[in-house]
Amino acid sequence: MPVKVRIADVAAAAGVSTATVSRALSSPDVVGAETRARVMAAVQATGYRINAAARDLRQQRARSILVLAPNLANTFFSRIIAAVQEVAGQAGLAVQISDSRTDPDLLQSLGHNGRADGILLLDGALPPDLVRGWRLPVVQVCEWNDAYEVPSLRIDNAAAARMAVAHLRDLGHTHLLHVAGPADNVLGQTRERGFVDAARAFGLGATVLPGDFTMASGARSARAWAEMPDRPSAAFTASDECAFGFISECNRMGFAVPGDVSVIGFDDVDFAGHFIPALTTIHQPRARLGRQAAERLVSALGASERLTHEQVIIDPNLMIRASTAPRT
Amino acid sequence: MPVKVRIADVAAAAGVSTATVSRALSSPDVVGAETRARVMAAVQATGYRINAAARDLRQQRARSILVLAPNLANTFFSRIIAAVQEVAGQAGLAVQISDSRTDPDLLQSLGHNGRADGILLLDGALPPDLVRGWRLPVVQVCEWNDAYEVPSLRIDNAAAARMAVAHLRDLGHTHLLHVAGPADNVLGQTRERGFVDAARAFGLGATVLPGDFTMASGARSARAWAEMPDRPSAAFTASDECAFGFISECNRMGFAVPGDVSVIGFDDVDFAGHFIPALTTIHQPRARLGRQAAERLVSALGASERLTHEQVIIDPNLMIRASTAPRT
DNA sequence: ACACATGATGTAATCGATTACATCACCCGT
DNA sequence: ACGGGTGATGTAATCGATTACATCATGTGT
Repeated sequence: MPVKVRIADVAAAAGVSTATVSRALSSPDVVGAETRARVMAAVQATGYRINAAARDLRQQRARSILVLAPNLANTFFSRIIAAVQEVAGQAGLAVQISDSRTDPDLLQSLGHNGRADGILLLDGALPPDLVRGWRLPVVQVCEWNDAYEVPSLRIDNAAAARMAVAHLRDLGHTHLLHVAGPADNVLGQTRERGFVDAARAFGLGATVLPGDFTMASGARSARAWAEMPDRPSAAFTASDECAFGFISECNRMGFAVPGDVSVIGFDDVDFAGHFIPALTTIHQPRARLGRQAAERLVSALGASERLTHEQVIIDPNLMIRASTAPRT
Repeated sequence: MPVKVRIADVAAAAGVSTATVSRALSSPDVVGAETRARVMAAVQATGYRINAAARDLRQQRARSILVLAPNLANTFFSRIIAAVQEVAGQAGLAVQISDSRTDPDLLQSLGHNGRADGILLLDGALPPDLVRGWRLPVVQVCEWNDAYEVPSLRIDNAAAARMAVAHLRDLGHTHLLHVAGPADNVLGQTRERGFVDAARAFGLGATVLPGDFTMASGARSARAWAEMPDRPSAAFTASDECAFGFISECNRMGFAVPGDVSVIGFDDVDFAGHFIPALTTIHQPRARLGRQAAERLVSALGASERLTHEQVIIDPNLMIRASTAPRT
């Protein structure tokens, strides 16, 4: 078998033109059955594989999508990305990944260099002009930004915060703590506002400490909590990671969770149910989000169907486990 | 600004040929200074972006690498992949990801369809003929397979197991348990063998339970451990995930870690230090592994330097935390 | 003055697949 | 029998960038 087999080699082996080979592969119904059989036999015999660059150039399509996330090392993204790759792979699309914060030139080039046909955007903090300048289909997952005017999928973060607050109220807690996400992050802001509004609506005391989703900010907040003269008896953190840090630090300081303080996280990452105590948390259906987002993008790329700006808001789900208990 | 700017448009604006524009961009030293300035001004004025498919087709290069991992949802891979993307992105390479287990046709096409210039392989379980048939530079990370005859980077898994066993021996434990990884996985096999050999060398009792790296197999093993008439006082699991499952299940059954059983994991995933108890574990420098692997691949792609089959084996590092204690 | 080397630039072929348009064969309806 | 329609296939242009080879201008050495 030669190193590189071209469509012309297949055509020669089948005794037809290259156009017929191309058609036999892409539109088999317009090629006669006998001719088609000869072509397929030649493809097998030669081991032909299409040259992607040649096809992409001619068709003006990349057959590839790009996933842009702010910090690919964040384990939160794994399941989303895996689900995206599964759906896109099945649709014959290659999946590229890139950190959304580190290559301004790449971001500027998108839509102009033929590198990707569509974008799955996991970052709501990019400049709107930039995103709108892409002229590619864009679908957002989890984080969103209305200024982009693109569709997005997420859970109802405000309702989720309300659920957390309601759960703690039902357990008899009257003074609650919230460890916030980053102040400039739409998720952090929404979860905080949801918390504050619900606490007010339920007539509960509410204290907010700044945070940034990380374990370190969780640990820091636990130390601040321990110093409070009138400590809240329950905490709702803006992420599971933050909750792990909070709980771990309480443990180190000799406080018990949920005995001294109940804790609710946000995300339901893989380890949450196996943490000690098993973490009560807001479940984020990451695989489902990734799958649906990818399906939307694939659909837009495949059928020339225009993407609407529809915002899909999924009802939240509170996983009640062992990190929350009645107020003592 | 027109929707699509070609190199011919830049050439017209600069009053030179397309060849000169191409040269000004790729080999500026062979173009006169004045001409070069005119070209760069025209590039700026037109907003020109190179067409990737056209360039790739002409140059017979994809400017892209592919990361193949068995289960992209596994959080263990996040830091590796992020580091790979950082290095490759800086070298101007796009990074594609794909699950290594689900698309046989993709795997068969690699090296024949111009989709990627090189492969970072995180799976040692693919058929050797397949891998050797790619005719692309391949670098393995973590998992390896000597039959592929490609370079790899990993920590010394056998030495790591020995360190774990030595640590437990130093704490006075005389009967140890190992929860193994998958029986058909090179990592699982090597860690198990390292464990068994070290226990024998140190004259310690050694019990091995089958596992598969997962939290579920850890929990199952904890239940089996609890039923043992002569329970080992310490356990070494083939992954952190497995350790979390083991510890969590012990906790549920009312056993204390490390009071009733010391536990050592393998990986040092992000949450390990914040688990309760903070997990003693073998550290895997995932970002470093990903970075170095990517650098090797980038180097092979950039300078036409041939990849050697060198196996880089990194010394292991035991992170001693709170999940191990002297035998009581 | 002439020959040679070097730097700069242009022309046109090349990469490999797709597809617009033309051509042919065959069938059906009038 | 003739005309029109349809299915099948071929030719050659197209996609956009790169680069081999040719050409020209200039400088240096003999």
